[in-house]
Amino acid sequence: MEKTKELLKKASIFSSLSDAELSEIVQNGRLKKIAKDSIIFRQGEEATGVYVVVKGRVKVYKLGVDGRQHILHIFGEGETFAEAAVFAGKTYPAFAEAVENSTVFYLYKDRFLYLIERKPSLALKMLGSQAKLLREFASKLEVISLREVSGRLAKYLLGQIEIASRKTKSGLEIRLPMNKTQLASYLGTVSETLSRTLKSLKEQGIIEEENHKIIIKKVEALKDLSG
Amino acid sequence: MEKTKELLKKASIFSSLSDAELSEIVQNGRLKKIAKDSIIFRQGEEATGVYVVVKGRVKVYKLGVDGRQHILHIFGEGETFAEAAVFAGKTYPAFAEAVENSTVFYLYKDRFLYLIERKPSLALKMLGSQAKLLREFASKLEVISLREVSGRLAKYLLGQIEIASRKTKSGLEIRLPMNKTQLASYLGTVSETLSRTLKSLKEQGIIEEENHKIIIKKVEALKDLSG
DNA sequence: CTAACTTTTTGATTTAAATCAATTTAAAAC
DNA sequence: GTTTTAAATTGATTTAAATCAAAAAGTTAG
Repeated sequence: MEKTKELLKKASIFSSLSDAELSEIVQNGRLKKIAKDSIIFRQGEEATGVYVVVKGRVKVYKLGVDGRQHILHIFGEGETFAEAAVFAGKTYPAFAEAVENSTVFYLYKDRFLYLIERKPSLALKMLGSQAKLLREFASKLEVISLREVSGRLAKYLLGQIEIASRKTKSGLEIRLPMNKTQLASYLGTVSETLSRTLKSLKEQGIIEEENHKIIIKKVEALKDLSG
Repeated sequence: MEKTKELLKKASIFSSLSDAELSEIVQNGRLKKIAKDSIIFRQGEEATGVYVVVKGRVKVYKLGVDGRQHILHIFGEGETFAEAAVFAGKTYPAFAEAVENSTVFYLYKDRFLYLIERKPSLALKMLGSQAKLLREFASKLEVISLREVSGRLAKYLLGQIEIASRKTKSGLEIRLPMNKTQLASYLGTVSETLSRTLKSLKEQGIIEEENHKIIIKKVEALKDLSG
């Protein structure tokens, strides 16, 4: 219980809650450990509650008829997911799967709605995080509507620079949050094409690759490609 | 004043408000008439408030470097837009432009936030509408990540059947909410290709076209195309 | 350490769609 | 009703990327 509270307090959505309120939340949901690659919920299942990522990362995706995954978003620690399902629909509109061994907190729908009604700051936080997600979707739409894969990749990398890059002496370093097959799918292409596109960028000296990191050498060149 | 209140009451987000609350809102914003094709705000401008469409339709889009528009959404009467900007950022992340002669209600940011904090039902309504938008974005992502234009078009039409179709003796009738150049852009293609794709569907007897309406003759065939 | 499996890369070919160019049709302005 | 402007269609060509096939590199398991 106390441990759970500690974990939840780290989640941005709950950060403004008092100790008593946190206790209330803990009592109305439960912690679930999810093994890597396990499915948390399936598209079409009844949406019975919302989730908060306490540890690890969770991938939310839709499944195409050909079996391909369209990754909508990868949620990290402290982020909430599936609220939209609880508000807008009766069923989850996508799949959720743990990318790595993860822990999530599951909060029952009714209880969640009740809390939001009573705690305006929670609602505001939530509106803020949904707005953020909306922006990300919009930016992903932008990425994907570029016709050339090199442009999409460039735009993606530029986006990653904002979110998660490290400056080193050799350049801006990005650790890809997914493997290349997944990234290809995210960019609306296939792994073969992504592989060739990366190769071409490397040959032009725009990027370098090392371990699972990409080092940006020429940010300007990426900007040119992305527009 | 009274007239404005009448108009606002129709907007789903305000429908649960009392007369006094509506008055408060009316006092804290103002009605703006927007001529067709006029720009309401520009990408990068400071986000000073939210908008509610009272009459007409408003297109929200991003501008590519090549001048092409990526339409994110077209908002109709009663819908709110730009809340995300107010929550998540300092500036509007896109352009807003009236598709037809429209009237919008503009609500100042601070006032809007204050109202939400005080009125939980407003927050819930808003969360619901954001969730809906999120779903639409997700579905648009699905549409656009199909590789073939025929598939994207099919998926789009199937989606429109859900939202806005009329059954007639000749089939399911859809009135396109935008012109074909815009639709092409929405589907991530160009007007020439859309034109050819529509022609091909017509030749296969899957759809017919009349005025600005599309009549679906074979729903099953569309489903095949979309997956 | 070797085997089995998965992911990534490279090559050759095919294909859908973008582009370029021009015409037809429709809508708006005069 | 005629002119002007914009939208939609059609044709010919080019191009980027998907597909098919196989090898190489990297991971995991026994």
